[in-house]
Parts: sequence; structure tokens; C-alpha cells
Amino acid sequence: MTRPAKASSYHHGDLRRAILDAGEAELTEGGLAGFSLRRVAARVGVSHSAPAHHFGDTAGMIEALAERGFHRLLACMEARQAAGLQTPYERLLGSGMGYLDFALSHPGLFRLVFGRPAPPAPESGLRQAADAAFLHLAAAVAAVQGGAPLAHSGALAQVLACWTRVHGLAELALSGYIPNLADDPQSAPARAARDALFRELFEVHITPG
Amino acid sequence: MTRPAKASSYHHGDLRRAILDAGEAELTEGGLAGFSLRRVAARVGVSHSAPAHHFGDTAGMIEALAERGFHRLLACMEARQAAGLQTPYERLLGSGMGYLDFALSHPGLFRLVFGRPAPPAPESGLRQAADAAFLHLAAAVAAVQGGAPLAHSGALAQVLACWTRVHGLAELALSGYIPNLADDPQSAPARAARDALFRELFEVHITPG
DNA sequence: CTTGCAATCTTGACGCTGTCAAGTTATGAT
DNA sequence: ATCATAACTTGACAGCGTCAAGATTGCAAG
Repeated sequence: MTRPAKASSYHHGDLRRAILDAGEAELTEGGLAGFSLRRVAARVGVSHSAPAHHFGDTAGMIEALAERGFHRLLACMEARQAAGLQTPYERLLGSGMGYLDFALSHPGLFRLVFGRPAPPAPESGLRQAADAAFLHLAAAVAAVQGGAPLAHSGALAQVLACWTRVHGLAELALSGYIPNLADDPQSAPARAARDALFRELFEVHITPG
Repeated sequence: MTRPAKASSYHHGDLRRAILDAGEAELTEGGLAGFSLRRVAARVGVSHSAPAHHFGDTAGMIEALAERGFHRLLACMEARQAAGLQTPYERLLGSGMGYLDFALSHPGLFRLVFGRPAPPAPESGLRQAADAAFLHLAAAVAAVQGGAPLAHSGALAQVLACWTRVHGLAELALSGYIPNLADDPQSAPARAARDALFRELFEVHITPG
């Protein structure tokens, strides 16, 4: 049980969380390329090796940030799914729009989360966070089909189809390949345009003839 | 007119190309995260600042590698499209499979290419290489629909739908989120499994009811 | 042939980075 | 009150990108 917010010079009290907050801010400002443990430490106002003390090394801190990222992703999907209309299909689309919200409003964190190998350790917090996000999507797809999540073999393909579509759109939008989709991502009209394009691309069926 | 392959210690002769080759190899082995100009130089056997002399700085070298990447991507798509069956739809699927071939067999280069902002300068070689790859895809989609590339407004949506689907699958496969799709990507059975999954995900239509 | 110029590549230095070992300070249980 | 332990700092080291300056070579003009 760590006491929060002690004010003494030593024993910050909630330094781990403060460092993660600073790391997320650094990620937002400079992206993963220019990420530096020392700048994170300087932003919090602690010594240059305080981050390594809490996370082991750079990889450890990146992993902790990735776990946060999965939680934020899930929160974005749930928020938009709840705000969606009442049909399961509209709720599935809402989850996809939440996925896009997360990607466009936290580009650095999104790239950090998905630019690294999928978490393998079954009991790790990172893995659990990733699984929770995946299961959210699987449940949304299953609801459209009126069954339990991943009931039959074809169900996995349906989930993967949804996931790859929204993920591909998110990645290409982040890099600027989809015109006017990465500008001012928080604004209401930008979000509306994003939603409309996602719905259109999600439903398009390329006919073999 | 640069003379190729002079053997003197100074004036390597084709050092720019040699450095790019080494950079691509470093990318394959260590990914973009651990990329280092000094290791590239050491691999070629030249001084530590020779790369910067040719490319200005790290960003310049990354950009040159990205241009190479777009060319390789286009080559992969063309190779598989040509090997496809004769219907336009099968040729479109072939391009997508070539896209996946490139991503899975050059993970570092693929991530480098699409993990950076889309090239804005219209006359740059990088931009031209990117446009060529995009136009290849647009033409393949147009062929399915029996028209000229990007003839009507809905055509762009169709191209984006294809692009986001194959790109999302590539990204998620690279990170290991799609089971058994990133292992031994060069082997024939792996490629067959990849092709089958891509075809399935590409064609799946999520029904709103 | 040789002279001078420009391109090519090297050398050395600077500050910034991650990591590690050792030291300092506060916490909480005994 | 004491003391083990956790939290954090300090100092050092090698590797990194970048820049200025120097060394070497090819090439064209005279």
C-alpha cells in the first residue's frame, strides 16, 4: 500500500505513476523515436536513473506504457460502444470508432502498443490487458451474430476481419495516407468524418465479378 | 556517373549503395529501434561518419531506405499479381498477397516505410515511389470494376477499403497477433496459409442483421 | 606531365543517451 | 529505539548522432 503524494525530496510517494504520466506526455509530444528515460526523469524532477529503478530498463518502461495503452484502448471502445445505438451491429461499429478515437488521439501510444510483439506471458498484466481488449471486440462481433464469442471456427475469422479493417484504417490514417483524417483528431467534425469513412470502408464488399 | 567498385581505401566507388545495403541488413537483424549509423558504417568497413556524409543525418538515411522499401513493395505486388490467375479479381488478390509477402519477409523495412509520415514533397523520389505503389493498387481495383483508376468518387473508397484490409492484416501479423502467420514467412506452406487467410478476411462481409 | 580544385572519406571532439555500481535517505516493523 | 529494507541519488562508463577540420583521391585544365 503506497501512500500517495508525499512531498519529501526522497520517497515521492507515487513516483511510479508520475513517471508513467510523464512518459505518456513525452510520447505524445515527441513520439517513440525520441523517447528518453532521462527526459522523462527531468520532467518529473527526479534523478536520471529513477525510471530505471522502477521499471528495470527502457524495455520495462515501454512495456508498462503498453499496458496502459491497452487499458485506454478498451476504455475508448467501451465508451463509444455504450454511446452507440441499440442494435448489435451499431454497437460493433461503435467499438471500431472507439478504436479509431484511441489511435488518432494517442498516436504515440497506439504505435507503441502495436509496434511491439504481442505479449506472450499468460499471467502478465500486459497480456491480460491485451486479452481484455481483444475479448471486447470478439464479444461485439458475437453479439452481431447472436452467439457466444468465438463459438465456431468461422467466428474467429469474423473477428479478425473486423480487427484488421479498423486497425489498417487507424495505421494508414496515423501516417497521413488518408486525407484530412489525422488533422485535429479531437474535434467533433473530424470525428464525424472518421466515423463516416470507417462505416463505409467497413461495409464495402469487393465483388469478384 | 559514379564508377562502381573501386578498391582503394578512400573513394569506395559505390559507397552509397553499399551503405544502403548494410542499413537494410541491420534493419532486418535488429529492427528500427536499435538502428545505428555507426554500426552500419562498421558493417561496411568505413568510418563512423561516412553514412552521414551521404545522407546528411539519420533522418536522411531512413528516408532513403523508405524509398527503397516502396520499390520493393511494388515489386512484390507486381510479382504476385503477374503470377495470379487471369481474372481481374484474382489479380487484385495477388497484389494483396504480394503486399503481405513484403511485410512478412521484410518486417523492419515495412515498419520503417509505414511508420513515418506520408511523403509530402511532390517531386521527391520517395513520394514518386509511394505514388507508384498506390497507383498499382488503384489500377488493380479499377480493373475489377472495369473502369479507369479512381474514375468516380466511390472508387477511392474501394481502393482504401482494399488497402486498409491488407495493411491491417500485415501489421497485426507482424506483431504476432495472428497465430502462426509470422513464423518462417518465406516457406511455401506459410505463404499458402497467409494467402488463404487473406482471401477469407478480404471477402468476409459483416451483415448488419 | 603537373597543377589546382572539388568530391570523398577520416579523425577527433562534443553533448546526450541507457545502464550499472555504490552511496544516501526515509519507511515501517520489531 | 533500532534496524533491515525500500526508494532514490550520484557518479562513472561506453555507445550514439552530429559537427568541424583534416587527409586523400579523382579529374579536368593548362
